[in-house]
Amino acid sequence: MPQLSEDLRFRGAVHQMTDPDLERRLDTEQLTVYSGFDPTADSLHVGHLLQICTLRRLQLAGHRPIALAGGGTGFIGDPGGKSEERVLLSADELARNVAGVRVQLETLLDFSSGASSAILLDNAAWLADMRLIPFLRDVGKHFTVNQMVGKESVRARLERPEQGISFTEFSYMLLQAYDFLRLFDDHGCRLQIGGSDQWGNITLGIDLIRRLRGGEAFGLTTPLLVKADGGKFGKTEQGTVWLGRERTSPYQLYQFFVRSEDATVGTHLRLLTFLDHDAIHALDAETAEHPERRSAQRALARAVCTMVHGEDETQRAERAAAALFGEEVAELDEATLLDVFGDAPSTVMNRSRLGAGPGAGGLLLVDALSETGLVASKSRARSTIEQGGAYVNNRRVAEVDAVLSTADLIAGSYLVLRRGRKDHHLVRFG
RNA sequence: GGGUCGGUGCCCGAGUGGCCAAAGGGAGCAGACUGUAAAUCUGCCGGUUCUGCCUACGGUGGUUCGAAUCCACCCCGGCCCA
Repeated sequence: MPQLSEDLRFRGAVHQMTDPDLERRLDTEQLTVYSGFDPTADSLHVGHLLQICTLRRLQLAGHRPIALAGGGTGFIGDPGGKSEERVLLSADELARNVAGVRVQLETLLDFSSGASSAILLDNAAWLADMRLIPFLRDVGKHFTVNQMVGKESVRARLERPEQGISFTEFSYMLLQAYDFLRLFDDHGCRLQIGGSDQWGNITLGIDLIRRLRGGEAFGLTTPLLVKADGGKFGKTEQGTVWLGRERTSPYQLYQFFVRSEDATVGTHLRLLTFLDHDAIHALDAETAEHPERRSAQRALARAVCTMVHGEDETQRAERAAAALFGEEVAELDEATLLDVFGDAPSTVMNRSRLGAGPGAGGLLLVDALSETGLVASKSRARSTIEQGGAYVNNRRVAEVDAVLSTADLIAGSYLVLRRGRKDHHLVRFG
């Protein structure tokens, strides 16, 4: 096992560090390190994965991670990265979100590893009942608006006069700095990690600790995950890719990573998995020589899916993918279909809607496509068919007025609809 | 509170009485090419019972044969003044 600093370097996991000496400390001391997760939804998404993986990496090297749910800061909203003012969450929504995020963090970090066991906290514990006057006196006094205005997150909003920034969001960074102070006091936490956009907020906390306690604290930021074209990582046409299975099924999560671009699999493999250096080098080579095998993509998908949903779900996802992308869907047996049905996008429809055979009338393909949600509307369904993007059992159907009948069923009651290259939907007729 | 500028489709943004479901760009979708990749090219890109009808240009009313475009009031945001 290489030294932690060396491993982080190999993976390209560090964007910036507040102190060059931090590397040495990471290798020789035990630190308590925290990262915050604001509960903007009731589930984390793949964008949070890097922070979680980094915490875990530090944990595996003997450090103690603190995952901080932002039950308090979530009321405010981080202006960073946002081009416009946030809509505030209600207390109910926030409570639900915190609960959801907590559960996920609990499964992603190790809470039973002795001295390096993870700690899960919610900053609502100290922020919710914070009193304004003492806060302004004790914390606010240590910051100048001058430096706050200079922060990237704020400046972006200041430079867009039509958007502006409310005082509420402007205050966010002070609360985050205060969080760090509290964790320093209560848990001896001396390192905060975050995405590169968190740099300003992190250094503010470090300053506060130095001024108020004379203590030394550190910050480490990770690079931003992006697509090859610079676009946001973690968004697909269906929206955000979530870690919660109610929002994004294990199959969909798996698929998201299988479709990774060649140009980014390598870096993602390094940042989001715990594969050792040799394995990663081997996959790099494989991608270079046989990109069509997608070995690196599959390894990445397997690793992430296993971390988030476990080995069993990953195997299901793999089986489902193999079945749906296989050449002969029509040959599949019922057991396989049932298995796929549970994981891939699927719908149950009433059998009576099907015609008895070819030409006997029945369910219009257009309706089937739109009702399963494969396309947004009937108009879209029509244009998809006309453009040659509609498939029944992986066979292209280009007639707009195509009708589905019992003759199309696989194993007596299944139908695989597909739109375009990769979007499958399984329909069971019961 | 006063003045002023603005609020257009998923996003940015043009449009200032009919030719507007609304230029252009981005995103997205489909096809070709591939490898469940990227790039490129082509087509699509409000809904629908589709040569029509419905819904839509912050909201509500109004003027008009006809409004995203004009008027009134209201809501929201920027800037300036108090």
